[in-house]
Amino acid sequence: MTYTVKKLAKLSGVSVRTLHFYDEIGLLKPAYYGDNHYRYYEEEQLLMLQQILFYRKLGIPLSDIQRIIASDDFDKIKTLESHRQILESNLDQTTKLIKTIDNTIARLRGNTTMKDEELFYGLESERQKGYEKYIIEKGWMSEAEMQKSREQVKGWKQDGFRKIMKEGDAVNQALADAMQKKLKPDCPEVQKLVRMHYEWIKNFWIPNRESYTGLGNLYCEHPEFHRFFEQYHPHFAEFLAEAMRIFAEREL
Amino acid sequence: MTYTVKKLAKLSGVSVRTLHFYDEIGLLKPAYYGDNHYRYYEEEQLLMLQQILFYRKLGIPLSDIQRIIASDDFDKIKTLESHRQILESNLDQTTKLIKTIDNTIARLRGNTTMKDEELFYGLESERQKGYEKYIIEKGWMSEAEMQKSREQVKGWKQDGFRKIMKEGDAVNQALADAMQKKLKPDCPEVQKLVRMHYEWIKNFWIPNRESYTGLGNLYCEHPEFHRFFEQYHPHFAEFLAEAMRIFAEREL
DNA sequence: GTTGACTCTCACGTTGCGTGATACCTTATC
DNA sequence: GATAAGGTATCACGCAACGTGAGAGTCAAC
Repeated sequence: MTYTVKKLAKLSGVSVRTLHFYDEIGLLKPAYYGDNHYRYYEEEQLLMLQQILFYRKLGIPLSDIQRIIASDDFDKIKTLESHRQILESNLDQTTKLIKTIDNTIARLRGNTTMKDEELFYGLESERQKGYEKYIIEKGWMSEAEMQKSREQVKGWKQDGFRKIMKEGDAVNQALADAMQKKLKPDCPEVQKLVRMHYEWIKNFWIPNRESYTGLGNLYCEHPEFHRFFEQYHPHFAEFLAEAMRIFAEREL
Repeated sequence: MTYTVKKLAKLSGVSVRTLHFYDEIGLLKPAYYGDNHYRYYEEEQLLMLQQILFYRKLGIPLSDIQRIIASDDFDKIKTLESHRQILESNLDQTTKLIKTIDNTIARLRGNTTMKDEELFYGLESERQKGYEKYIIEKGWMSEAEMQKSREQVKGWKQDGFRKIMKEGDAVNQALADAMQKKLKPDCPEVQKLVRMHYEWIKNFWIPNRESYTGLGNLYCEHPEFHRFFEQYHPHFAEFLAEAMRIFAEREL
């Protein structure tokens, strides 16, 4: 059986243009060209095309597909395994992005509806709901059990590291608000917040006058700290550092 | 404060070309142009850029970002939620592709009996359910066995934080051993361990070349960190920092 | 006043095709 | 054998988000 472009296209579910393109880049040449310059394909090319489409579906670039098909099983396995790695890191990446989106949604909601509870406990609420639904659908847990589990998780979330981080976030958020209001680092409202920051730092270690000021400088000078604080405001680090310096001078 | 292209680029971690491009498509115009046709940016643009980069990180197309930033919180939430949907379906899609790859690899190997360890090694809890379903479908494990396995996994998860800390400790210990053996920071053995350190750090955040190098410096310069690392070796921090710098240069 | 670092504006390259534009060929019908 | 419908061919631009020079002007420092 001989196929023209359109026939082969229909048979394999690609466009005519795609066949033209694959010919152009030398990925899939027709069996022969007619006197009219038409492309004619045979069974062999159909089989080849199916292989190409298989690897394409996996997201492997065409240039790699060209290599892969010509190579032996051993090389194929190696390529597939390395591609698998890429896909796995994509999974991780995407999972993190979804978390970030959930955070942002929660925060935006907090701004619009002032739901403190949701901001505090339900940071991952979107994601959580999906899970719960899945688990209950599968019959792994009853609705009652789920309720109990929810309480537990809530209890756990209030403890330890998470809670502390959330406290820190709250202080920073308040400071960022103060920045928006154009308050100065030495004004009473800001200094009150810095006192909270100082109390929060004491969770980890007790700074003296010098080291507390130094910590502020650290926030400014080291990129990863600076970048972390940029989520609140591009110059949050500088603002906080100045406020900390003043606090240290007056109180420590 | 006024920024030229390069200054703003460095500050925000994008390329000069990107700023040119954003100007060209009208996403981010400079505050004004000089007589020399230079672009000059102010605080306002910096703030704007931070927002742009945040949404870009989520994989939202620039054209949508333009809309999103101008819109109110309600619309932002809607856009984020719909983008979340896309990311979730990407997750499903990718999960399926990985399964297909695994199948193909197995077939190429001509090996129908896969090893349990191979299947379980390095699995993230997020993907666990997908694999469980797969394993049970294939008849490699019974539902009861799976239940038992689930308990174990749950056990790991409960002291997940401690486990992560232990992993970090193990890496540091191995690096300290390498130091004792007088291995250089740039030798393959040490670099392999640094890769592990990098992977470990990714539990918390994903550093790029600059920030990973910066983290190494931080280890040296900040007393708290330095003291912490002295438990392994008096100059552990310096050794690690140098090894991290090399790793970042070569790999990031 | 001479570097060296920085800036500008083109303009092409990347990936995998989609979408015409324009012209030639084949097949069926009248 | 004319005509219309439908298939085929070769350009060639377009997209998304910039990277990467090329060539030329500008700024700050020694």
